[in-house]
Amino acid sequence: MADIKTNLIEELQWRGMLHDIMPGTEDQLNKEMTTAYVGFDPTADSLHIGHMVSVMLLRHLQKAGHKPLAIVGGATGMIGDPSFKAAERQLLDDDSIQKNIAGMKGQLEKFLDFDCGDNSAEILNNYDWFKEFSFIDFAREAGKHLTVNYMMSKESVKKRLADGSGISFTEFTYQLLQGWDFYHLYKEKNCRLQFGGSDQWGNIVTGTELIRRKAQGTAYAATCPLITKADGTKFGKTESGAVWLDPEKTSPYQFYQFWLNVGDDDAKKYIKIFTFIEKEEIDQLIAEHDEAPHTRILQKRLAEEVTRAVHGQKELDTAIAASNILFGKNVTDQLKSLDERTLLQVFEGVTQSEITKADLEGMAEIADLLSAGTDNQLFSSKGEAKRMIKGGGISINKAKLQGSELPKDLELLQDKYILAQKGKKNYCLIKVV
RNA sequence: GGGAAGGUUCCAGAGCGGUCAAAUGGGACGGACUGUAAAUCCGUUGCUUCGGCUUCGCAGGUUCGAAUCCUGCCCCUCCCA
Repeated sequence: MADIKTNLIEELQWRGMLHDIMPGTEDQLNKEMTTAYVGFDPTADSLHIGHMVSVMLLRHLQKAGHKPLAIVGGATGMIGDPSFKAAERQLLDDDSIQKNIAGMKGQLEKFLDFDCGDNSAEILNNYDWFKEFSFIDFAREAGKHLTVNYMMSKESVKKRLADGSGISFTEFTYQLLQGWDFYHLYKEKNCRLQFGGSDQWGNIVTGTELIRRKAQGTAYAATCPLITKADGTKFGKTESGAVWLDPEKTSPYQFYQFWLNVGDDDAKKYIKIFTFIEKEEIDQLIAEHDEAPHTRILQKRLAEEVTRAVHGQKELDTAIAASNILFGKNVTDQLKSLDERTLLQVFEGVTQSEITKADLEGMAEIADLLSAGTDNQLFSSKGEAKRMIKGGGISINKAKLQGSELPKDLELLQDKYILAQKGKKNYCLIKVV
């Protein structure tokens, strides 16, 4: 049996990852290696950083010497959790759920150790035990043990009844399904604890209740707070949508940037939640940060740690290199020295366009290159480009543009690329073919 | 069905026969400052071969000339039935 290495609850507490906990949970965890699970709703074929907290919970669990189970909700995902959702959820079709489960499973495998003896992690799909479960059986085995009164007293249900929006029988059943998961895992895997976001408390407790009544057993519950931002907006969203772990959806560079741009107060909170850095070091980092907030020690470290964990050291290096070039000053030489592969990697997330050599040579003004030459991606009209040139907002190959003529000796990066830049953050990599 | 008001450039909202590509505010985008932040200040905000060209719900008309006047149509808001 694996040793219990740390007091998990204490650890989660100082990290601000504990919201609610059922009495006795801490004793159970300190007593013996405990199997615990967290559920993942297969609403997309990739995890996003909102899921990261759950992933971190599982990792902490394993690190502390306990056995983590990640349950992908193939069955529950077909129903939809009503918790804190204003309206009835759209049901996903079977094919997309299968696809989503496969995607999420692949990502979870990167974070957990599946081969470390007793406390090896496991990933399970609750569809496996629900698919053969008939409705009659479910009604007799699960439904009999809890009253509708009990189920209706849940906050998630009450809310939907109170505001008149209503709740379908399907969604009403959800908590019972999730409760059954817990019961099933209790019986089959000796799983004693369920973790989740604080919005899951009601559902989790339904599970412990079912275990108590049906199996006369004791199971535990713990939740972590929902991650918030200091300014009240939703965590994990950028202008372009959610931040995904899938590099196809959110490039490692964008991922790194997301963390780097976190606000000061949020960074203090997030570094505890999303990294494994020890308390002493974090305290020191925070102290250093407060000393010189403009150097953004916290954000850099946070972005580094999380990007490395999700995408690996190599992608992290590229993301940092890209950030330096895109936001640094006097980096023209650095830019010119990049080989083609690195160059393309750095500008992976940047809009790109192509232009023929003949067209380029036919252009007299830079404004032509910036509008038509970028397929109007950087500027939709030549006039707009001209105004911006006049206003001093244009750089070519990271060098501020002076005149408006297209220099005959314009140097092409790697003999075929031009990096056009509007302001600080808008780029277009033009390929000359 | 009767009556009133109105539809303006991304939005709000002026303009009411030439000086209107159209005030002002917001937003957006740039610049300075800064921490790839916030605040602040400044600039730009229809297209252009820089001659002009196309815009003010839609279609016609009056006029040397219309976003501005007239006619019809479409749409919206309010009041009455």
